[in-house]
Order: sequence, then C-alpha cells, then structure tokens
Amino acid sequence: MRRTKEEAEQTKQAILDAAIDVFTDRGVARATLEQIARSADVTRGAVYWHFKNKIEIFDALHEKLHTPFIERIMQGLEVEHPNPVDQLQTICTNLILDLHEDAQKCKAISLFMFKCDYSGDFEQCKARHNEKKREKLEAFEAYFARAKKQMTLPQDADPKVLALSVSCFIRGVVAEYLESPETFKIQQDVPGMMQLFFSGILTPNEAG
Amino acid sequence: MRRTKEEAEQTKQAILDAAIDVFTDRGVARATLEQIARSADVTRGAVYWHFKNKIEIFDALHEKLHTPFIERIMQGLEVEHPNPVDQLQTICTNLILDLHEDAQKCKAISLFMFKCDYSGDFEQCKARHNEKKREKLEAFEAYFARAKKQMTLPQDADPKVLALSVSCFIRGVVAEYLESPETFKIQQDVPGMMQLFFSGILTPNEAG
DNA sequence: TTAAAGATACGTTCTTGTATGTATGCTGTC
DNA sequence: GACAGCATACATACAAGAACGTATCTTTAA
Repeated sequence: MRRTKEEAEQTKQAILDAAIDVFTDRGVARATLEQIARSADVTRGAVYWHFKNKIEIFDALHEKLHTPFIERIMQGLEVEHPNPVDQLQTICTNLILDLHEDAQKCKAISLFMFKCDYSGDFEQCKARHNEKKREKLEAFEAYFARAKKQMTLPQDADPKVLALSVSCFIRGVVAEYLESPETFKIQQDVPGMMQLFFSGILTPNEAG
Repeated sequence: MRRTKEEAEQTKQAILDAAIDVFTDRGVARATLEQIARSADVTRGAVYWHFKNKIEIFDALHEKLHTPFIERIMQGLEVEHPNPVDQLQTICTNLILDLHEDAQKCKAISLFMFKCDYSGDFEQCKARHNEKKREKLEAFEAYFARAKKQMTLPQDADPKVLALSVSCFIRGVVAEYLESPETFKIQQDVPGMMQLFFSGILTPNEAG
C-alpha cells in the first residue's frame, strides 16, 4: 500500500486534522492514537510512521497554530503608524473577531487552553511554548515603546507592564469566549471591551 | 483497623491534599488513584471508601476552592459603599495579591486552569462549574449597577459588559501569573495593572 | 529491486472497579 | 458497664480491558 509522496503528505495532514477533533472530544491525555488513526481513516501504523508519538503530534499542531498568529503581530511593526496604540488595538480586536469565523482555529486554541496539561511527558513542550509567548510579549512592548517615542502615550507609562496587561486581557477574553461562547456575543461586545481597555491605557496613571 | 470518626475525616482531607499534589505533578487525567493513595499514606481501598472515583475527588476540590472565593465577592455587596467600582477594584486586587501568599491555593487554581479538561467523564462537572461562574458574573454586575445608581459610573455604561471585562481581565492576569510567575512580580505590578484597567472603566465610552 | 508507506499481530504494562477480608469503633441491651 | 452484634474504615486480591510500542508482513512507488 505504498502511496506517492503527495498522498503521504495528505495522510499526514489528515492525521493532524483528525488529532484536533479527537483531542477536542476526549482531551489530549485521554485521546488514543487508535482513535486518531480511525478518525483519519488509517491505522496506528500510519500514525507511528509519521509521528514518533502523541507529543510530536501535539507539538506539530501548536507550531501550525501560533506561527501565523505571531507573524500577524510582527507585521504591524514593520510599517510606520501615527498611533501605535490604536494600531495595536485594531490588530488585537481583529484577531479576536476572526475567531468567530474560524471554527477550526477555535478548536485548536481551545486545545491548548483547556484540553491539555504540561505534566509528565508533555513537560518538554513547555519550554518551546514559553518561547513563543516571550516573542509575543516583546512585540507588544515594541508597540508601546514606539508610541512613547512618538508622544502618543504618557511618558510615565511602562511598556513592559502595558504589554503584560494587553496579553492578560486578550487571554482572558479569548478564554472566556471559547469556554462559554453563549456568555457574550463576540462581534457585538468585544470592540467595546477592547475600546474600554485601551482607553484605560491612554489615561495618565495617577496610582502609586 | 477501624478509625474514629475524626480520624476518618482527617484521612479524607489527607486524600484531598494528596490529590492536589498528584494532580499537579501528573495532570488530572494521568493521575492514578494509586498514586493519590500512596501520597496520602493509605491504600486505594481508603480512597474508594471516601470517594466514588476520581471525578468526585476533583469536584470536591473545586467546591473547596470556589466557595470562599465567591463568598468574598458577595460580602462586598452586603455593605453600602460610596464608590462600588473602587470597592470592586480593591477586592479584585486583593484577591490576586493573596495568591502570592497561598501556595496551596495557587496549586489548586492551576489545577482547574491548566491541569484538567472537561472531556469524557469529566463533562458532567462542567455544568456545576459554569453555575459558579454565573454567580460570580452576576455579583460583578451588581457592583456596576449599584455604581450607576449612585452616579459614580457613566450612565451609558453597560453593567453586563463591564462585569464580563473584569472577569476576563482577572482570569487573564491569574492565568499568566500562574503559568509563568517569573514574567511579572505580582506585588509590584498588579496594583498598577488593576488601576489601569479600572481607570478605563470610569472613562466615558465614545466608541460606536 | 529496494525502500517507502502503511497494515497487522503480539506481548507487556498500567488502571480501573469490584469483591472480599479484617480489625476495630460504636451502640443498644440487660 | 460489659458484651454481643453490627457497621465502619480501611487493606488486599483479582479479573478485565485499554493503550502503547515494536516487530513483522504487504504492497507498490521510485
């Protein structure tokens, strides 16, 4: 049953797609390679041919999800913008609004937010994933540093803390939305919530 | 080997404490009742005596964690306060700052944020846990409704959306902190971040 | 022809639930 | 107030089924 190279690549992608479904349904830990194989219409033999084990599948999915996400944030830094904070607000808002139209992406994000834990053998993934987070934080920081330089942000603002705040808020919004989508209508409420949050950033901070 | 009633209760609590450790180390799904028993210095027989299965242990831990948390938010509503938004800000800030001093609580929260998923048999927990979330959201909402009535909040503010925003932000902050505590010093940065966030709430919203 | 791309088969390990064993705390009774 | 009888609080033993990794086929592209 040897396939052509393109067929083999298709099989590999089919396994990854199937993995998203099975991980979503049963959770990463309880998901079986047999179930993934079944869902991709192959046997475990095929799975073991393309991936060493479950962790390799998991990591492949993570890579596939986060790379375009970070690229999008980085891209905004490549062009000059009169108000980087507004720019960042727009990017973040759109990033979240996009979720509403990409069910597969939602599933993938939910995987890493709710359906996995980095205990046991999965601990080795954590370092790689943290690296991605650091990149993201630094990009956020760059937006605020640039805004400070352009005087569109109070001079006493701390880019690090602001970047962290943005990161926290986005994470919370995405988490709450994915966890219980019925709680709020994303299209309707999110722009307002983002506006509210970013208006806090632009307010000079009088706290000690 | 029959123990007295108090000893039995101690055993039960020891099992719950052990469960936190084992769940933390191996993840909820990969944790074995045998491991929990070992860690509590009993056998699986004792575990099965006090709990029907792993899910019951899991639920008991959740109950133990969230009840005091919600009570604390509710308590703030019992007394009158000249500025409910400030009051809520203080409560939320303290709630987060407290984490720094209670390692066991951090472990427990991390459990429900990172170490578990509600797939398979654990799906039955989700409804109960969502109920707790709803209570929390309604309490937040009550603070803002009261502030509106007392005119310490712009009249065009939507208590529902504000409550949701607070919920999202807190969740994000706690998640980011617990996931990588080295990213920010909680005592130092959190008050500023909360101030920043709540100042956005008090700013009249001009967005469409 | 040989090696890629999988399928099939097998043995082992790990967990779970339950069934059964057992020692002892408790309770009513006389 | 002591003692039979029972329920409690576990410990131990057992059976059954996953799930995994590997080893061995099979087919066909290169």
